[in-house]
Amino acid sequence: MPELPEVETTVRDLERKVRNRTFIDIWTDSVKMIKSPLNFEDFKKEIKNEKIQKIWRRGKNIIFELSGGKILLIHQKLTGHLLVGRWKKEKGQWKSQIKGTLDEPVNRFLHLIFSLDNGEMLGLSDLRKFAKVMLIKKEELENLKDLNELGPEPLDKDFTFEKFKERFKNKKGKIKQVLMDQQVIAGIGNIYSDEILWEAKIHPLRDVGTLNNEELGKIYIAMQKILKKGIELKGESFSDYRTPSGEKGNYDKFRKVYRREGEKCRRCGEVIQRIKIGERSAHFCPNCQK
DNA sequence: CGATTCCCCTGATAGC
DNA sequence: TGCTATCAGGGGAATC
Repeated sequence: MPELPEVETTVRDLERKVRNRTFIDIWTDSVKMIKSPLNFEDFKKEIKNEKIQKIWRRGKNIIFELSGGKILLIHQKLTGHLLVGRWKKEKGQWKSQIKGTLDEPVNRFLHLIFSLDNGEMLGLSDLRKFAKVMLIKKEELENLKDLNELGPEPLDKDFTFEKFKERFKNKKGKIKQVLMDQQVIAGIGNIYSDEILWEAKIHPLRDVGTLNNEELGKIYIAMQKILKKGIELKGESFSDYRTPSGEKGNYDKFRKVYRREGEKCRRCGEVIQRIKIGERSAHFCPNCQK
């Protein structure tokens, strides 16, 4: 489940691996993932011979700046992940040639492959086919809702505690849901919101209005700590996320609550619980999160 | 307008 | 063994 740390890891790896590469050809078996232009032949025609100049991230969106003033935007959603390497087709099925990933189940779900001018391929593997791909003009980017309705970047140096608190003013709802609201703060999803709240010792069901200055401070500090740790460890890999090189992230070993239902809290030994908050699962320690 | 529900999709898992 | 029902889950759209 790519959230900020996974997307950041992806972008850093892509910068190394596909910057200055040119798209030669595109293949897909899932045209519905491409939202713009809607006609795949148009998409193909427009992206062919475009050179990748720069890759960056905004929230969970990956932005490829291309020559010719075009932008390729990819949102990996739940199970999407980008891989760079070589594949070959065997019996109608793409098989990864990326070291260590030959038999990885994650590579069974390649639905979009960009062939590059160095013989390598940029592939989008996505079990659920929820990922979103758009090719737009650069000037359309600033009016794109996907980006301009996003809240601030949580790790921005300018995103001070004062600004953080400002984002919660007049907000209603449970802290877990508000933290995951991309319009409040960009990039935090189900995994890291659970981890942040455990770190801050705040119960996920707490209404944001009841949080005092000290508690908000704890969340602010925890948010930075956990997201930075996530990036340092190259994200998680218990879901099908992999880095573009096909490596697993190491956050799994560090994680304190997410998908640890029934296991012991690493702080107090209490049993970790899982509840539903707004159709999403939340994991927490009922003893040390107040 | 805000809050809730539905839907996209399909492998894994549970129940029979 | 094999069929069917349920679940997960980001985010946008439809609906309450």
